Amino acid sequence: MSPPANLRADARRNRARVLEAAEAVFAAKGTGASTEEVAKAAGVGVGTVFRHFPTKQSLLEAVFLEHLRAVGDQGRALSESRPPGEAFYDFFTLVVNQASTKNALADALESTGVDPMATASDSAHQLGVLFEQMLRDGQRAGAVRDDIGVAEIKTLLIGLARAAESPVADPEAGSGALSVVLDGLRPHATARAEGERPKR
Amino acid sequence: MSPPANLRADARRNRARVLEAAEAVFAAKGTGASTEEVAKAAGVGVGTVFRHFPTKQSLLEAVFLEHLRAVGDQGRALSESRPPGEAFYDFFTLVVNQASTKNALADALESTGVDPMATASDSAHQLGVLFEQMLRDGQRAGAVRDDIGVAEIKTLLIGLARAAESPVADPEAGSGALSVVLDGLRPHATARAEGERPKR
DNA sequence: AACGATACGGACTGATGACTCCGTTTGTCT
DNA sequence: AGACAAACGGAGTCATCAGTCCGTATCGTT
Repeated sequence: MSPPANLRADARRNRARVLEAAEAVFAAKGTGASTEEVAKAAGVGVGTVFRHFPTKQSLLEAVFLEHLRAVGDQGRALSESRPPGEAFYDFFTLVVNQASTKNALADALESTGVDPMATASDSAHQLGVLFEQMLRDGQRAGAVRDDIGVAEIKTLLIGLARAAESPVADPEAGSGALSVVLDGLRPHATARAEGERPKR
Repeated sequence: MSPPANLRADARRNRARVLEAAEAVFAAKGTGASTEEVAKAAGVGVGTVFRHFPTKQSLLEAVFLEHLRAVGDQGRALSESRPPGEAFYDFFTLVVNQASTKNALADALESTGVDPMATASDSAHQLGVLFEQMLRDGQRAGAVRDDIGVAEIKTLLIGLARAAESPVADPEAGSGALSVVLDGLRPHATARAEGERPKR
């Protein structure tokens, strides 16, 4: 999408370098890292970075999209190679384990007043659809409880991903937390049926 | 702790105002909000803000501590007034619903290279202890599964809180996600017992 | 090889925001 | 009331960072 065609060889090379460097730098130092740092890491001048991504925001977006695309690919692969229940749970796990960076990016975008999901509509939407499908399949196969939808799944994913990236949380606890959630997603855990559900 | 005694009346008043304003402003506009905005909201000059909190960081810390204190108080109240299981689940719910701001603060602190929990050691530790106690009581009462500890609880809390604050997540989905987690915490959900636990 | 077009680097600009400084005000004590 | 210390306000300083500009280097084409 963004990568405009007909670029000169060096331009294309530099664009790729910048993207890669940006991903690394943002992952390491947070999205607050300066454009100059990215430029240095990519071995180019700031001018070049801004030519390819006229705004810091657009750079963040590009990195974000890249992530979404990669995650989507992995999901599709999973759903083709495994039975529905497993595919769903594995994908869920995988997304959690990878998503920390993505969340930071989404935050950064959002704080500049852009809706990251709107910006990323194509990939994000595709990802949503993919999730919906895997969820439905999992539910039809009786591996996932029926009373939840994609929205809840997304919320849980975001939450776990954020928790994982949080310096406050014990990294050891991540897998325990994940398994609590996975258990909560299984159908027989319908304990919450009658009235005693916490008020909220 | 921070509030040094022997302050002149106006000083004490202003300090309180600033703290209150800071809480509001940071909650509304994020921790990136400028000190000047806080000052304006408090109806004082920047100088005053900086006199009381010599650093933006220290202001963030103060607000953070305030939150921890408040949450702790509520938890203690709950654990005195209700049976262990309910107290635990209600406290959990309550913390999730309140914690969004706190997480943003923790992030902000952490990004300036401070360990928020170390900074807040006293209150944070107390809160940890409180949680541990409520969890143990809940487990002893058979209301919470045995194979998890405070670390996992904390991780889940952070996650849900962050998910709640995320603009990407559907706000409607928050309670659904919460109930998934609560179900996952209940003892009979021990489906994960044998080998099939997701690889991590 | 030589020439136009495309892309590059990085000094420069403008804006923003944390923090300082000091002349003025306000509280407190006698 | 008078006087002194304790606070106050907010203009000013300094650093940082996004984004521009243009002389220079590189690409691709004939």
